[in-house]
Amino acid sequence: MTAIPSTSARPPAAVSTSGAKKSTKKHRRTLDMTLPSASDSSSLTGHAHLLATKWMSPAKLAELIASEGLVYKKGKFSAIEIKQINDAIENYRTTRNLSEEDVNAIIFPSDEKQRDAVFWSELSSAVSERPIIAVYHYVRRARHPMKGQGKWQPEEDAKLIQAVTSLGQQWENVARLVGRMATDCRDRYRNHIVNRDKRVSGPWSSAEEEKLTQIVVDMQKGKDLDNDIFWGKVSEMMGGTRTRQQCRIKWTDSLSKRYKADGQSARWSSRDSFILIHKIDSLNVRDDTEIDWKTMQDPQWNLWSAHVLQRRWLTMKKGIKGFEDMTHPEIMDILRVKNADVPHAKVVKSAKFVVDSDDEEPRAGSSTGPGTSAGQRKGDSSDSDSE
DNA sequence: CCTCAAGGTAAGGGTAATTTTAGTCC
DNA sequence: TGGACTAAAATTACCCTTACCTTGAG
Repeated sequence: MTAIPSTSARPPAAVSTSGAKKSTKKHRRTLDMTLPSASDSSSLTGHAHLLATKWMSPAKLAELIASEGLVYKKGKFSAIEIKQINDAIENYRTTRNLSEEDVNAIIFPSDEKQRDAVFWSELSSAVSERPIIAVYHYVRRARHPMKGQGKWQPEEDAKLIQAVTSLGQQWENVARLVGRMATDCRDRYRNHIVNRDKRVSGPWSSAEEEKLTQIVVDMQKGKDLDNDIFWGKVSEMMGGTRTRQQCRIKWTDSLSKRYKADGQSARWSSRDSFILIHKIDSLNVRDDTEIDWKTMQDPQWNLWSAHVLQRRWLTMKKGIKGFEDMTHPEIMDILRVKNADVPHAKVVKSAKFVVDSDDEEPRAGSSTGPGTSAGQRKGDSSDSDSE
């Protein structure tokens, strides 16, 4: 079965760069790039070699994108890349006859003398579209001995609070006292400890929703990118009652859509499933972790956020019996059949998606108009409390 | 000294798995 | 009236990139 989509795996799904394939490379300063080195027995292209050997800052990368048409990949590491990295580590270990501990010592050297640049270059070569610095950060996190310890216990919170009180935001030192990774301590602190007593959880009141919309819309004035918003600041402006994560999710998954659609909120229909499946299909990825959900969004298509689309995909996938043991192409084969027909009406490629009657029928009173349903949660004391 | 690349740490920005809540159907 | 199901909303652990700093080689 399977019938692999063939289509030869297109080039890297790489992002960045805006056309302009190379040009004169008179530019060069210090980089002394050994470009297409004839010795490409390594099969590395000039850019890949550059990415795998030079520790370039974001500014430098941006410069090369502009001047050279450099292309590199950003975002989450896919399952395939992770495997490539792990294989490369294992390969490095066995060819040099090293033990696991030796490798750990390379990844987390106890003193400068143990640094091993060759190691990092070799790993980066295994994932040719990633800059060495990205691989470095990824591996250090993925292999950290204190990673992944699950839910925070009250005692840990207490330790954290104490450590921060006495040390300040020196996360590496705090981490030693708490027994968690520095970045996890930082996250716990900013996402759960700060303003803990002011925190509100549960459904948003319509007053809160209005306030958030107001704040975000104001901050966006003049810019047109959602990510020009500093969510920490937004949280502050909400009076510290909602965290940056709460604000961000509320906005991107719900309010922004409602705002752009003039107060309407659409419901997912089988037609949307149809469109989604076909969009995914056209990507020809070998694995769903390779999908970049942001590219799936389409202003012509209901304003679904990347997050919603991703969740929708997961729901569909999990609806297939035995999906755990299937490959992505196999799953797609099934979903393609299940969603073979566009529910009457043409594929709505057009404009605003006027919710005419439509199979899924949005009405049903549901939909929380700006304040219907659960809505208000009464003034519940707070609410006023200025700010 | 001075410069600059390597590499360590913190801040900024983000995602996705899981849990909770709210409808809907029978 | 209430259990089973499902979709939407909320929560939070976990992740990646960028900014900034320190260090040591040349």
